[in-house]
Amino acid sequence: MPAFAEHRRSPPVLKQIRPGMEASRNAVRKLEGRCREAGVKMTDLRRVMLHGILAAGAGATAIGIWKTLGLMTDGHPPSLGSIQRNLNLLVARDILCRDVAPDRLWHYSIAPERRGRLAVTFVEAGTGRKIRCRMPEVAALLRRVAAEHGLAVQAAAITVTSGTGR
Amino acid sequence: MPAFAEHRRSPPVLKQIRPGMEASRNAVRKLEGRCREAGVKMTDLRRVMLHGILAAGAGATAIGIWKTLGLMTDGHPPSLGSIQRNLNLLVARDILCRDVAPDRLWHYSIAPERRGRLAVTFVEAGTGRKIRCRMPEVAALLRRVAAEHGLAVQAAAITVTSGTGR
DNA sequence: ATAATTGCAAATCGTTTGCCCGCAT
DNA sequence: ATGCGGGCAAACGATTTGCAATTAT
Repeated sequence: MPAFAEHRRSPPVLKQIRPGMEASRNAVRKLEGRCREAGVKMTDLRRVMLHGILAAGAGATAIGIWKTLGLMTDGHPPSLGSIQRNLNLLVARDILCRDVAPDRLWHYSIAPERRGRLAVTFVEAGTGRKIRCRMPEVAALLRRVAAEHGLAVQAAAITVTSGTGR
Repeated sequence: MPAFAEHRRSPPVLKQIRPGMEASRNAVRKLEGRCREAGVKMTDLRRVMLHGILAAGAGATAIGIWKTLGLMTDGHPPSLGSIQRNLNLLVARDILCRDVAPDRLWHYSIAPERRGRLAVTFVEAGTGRKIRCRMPEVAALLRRVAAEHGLAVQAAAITVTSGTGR
């Protein structure tokens, strides 16, 4: 048995981080929502990462976030590798954005929220009549599957026929 | 004796590179002048690097320049480490400029030439009378020593007294 | 049972640095 | 004799990736 047994996948400390947690609770909740919309399942690690990202501030580096989490978790931050992996995921899913500074490191920030609703339009086959609807569920799903292919939906036109479909 | 003896400091091949060398001869000459002005002694390696930098084109990476030199020297490019070192030198002396692209690599280009002559002004102590002169030698020296400290001279005012100085 | 997620450690890759040798001053 | 310039290889640091163990579905 190794000197430091007691290995768990997510040490309990990740479930309750202390300093300044209250301050960003709302922001984290909002980000959790965006994650869900983008098809990113929420896990203990990811939730704690969201806290760390907010606490570290806009433009923080991966290691900066990692160190911040080190403070917030009494010296038991998540693995740096896992952080990097999830940062990449969040960037791919448009939750975060990142760019290079003159120091040649990635700098992460919360991506500006997708502005404007997605216009989903029904186009009646034959007549060509257009029916625009507000369908947040459909929009979210389209965005998610598009994001999984690294794409961003701009608009959607669904061709339909009246009646029960043949 | 190692399998590949015949080591020299600068393989003779560096002294005569072939493809497209004519094209950039003038440009290289100009750059050599800027190097001299900046206090960068010209060496075989540096001269061949200037050819490579020009051949590789603006925005090339260090490794791109190195590979380009590999082609220009029949597979015997200068050491990559030396190239990096001299690129740093040329950047510090304002011959080259570099910035980071989204790929997080340095991209090198010829720095825009220092426009406008440096205004060196003599200010007569006591009277405050100003005498502006064109003194390219002084300007070059000032720029060089400033560059050695990572600075760029904008103007120079030399306080003087008339006569033989006391 | 199968797929997803994490920690850990090794691999990557451009860049930097230390050391030694050769040539010039 | 001194010192600068260059080759070479090791060091570095952020990021990526492979693997095995654990958890969720």
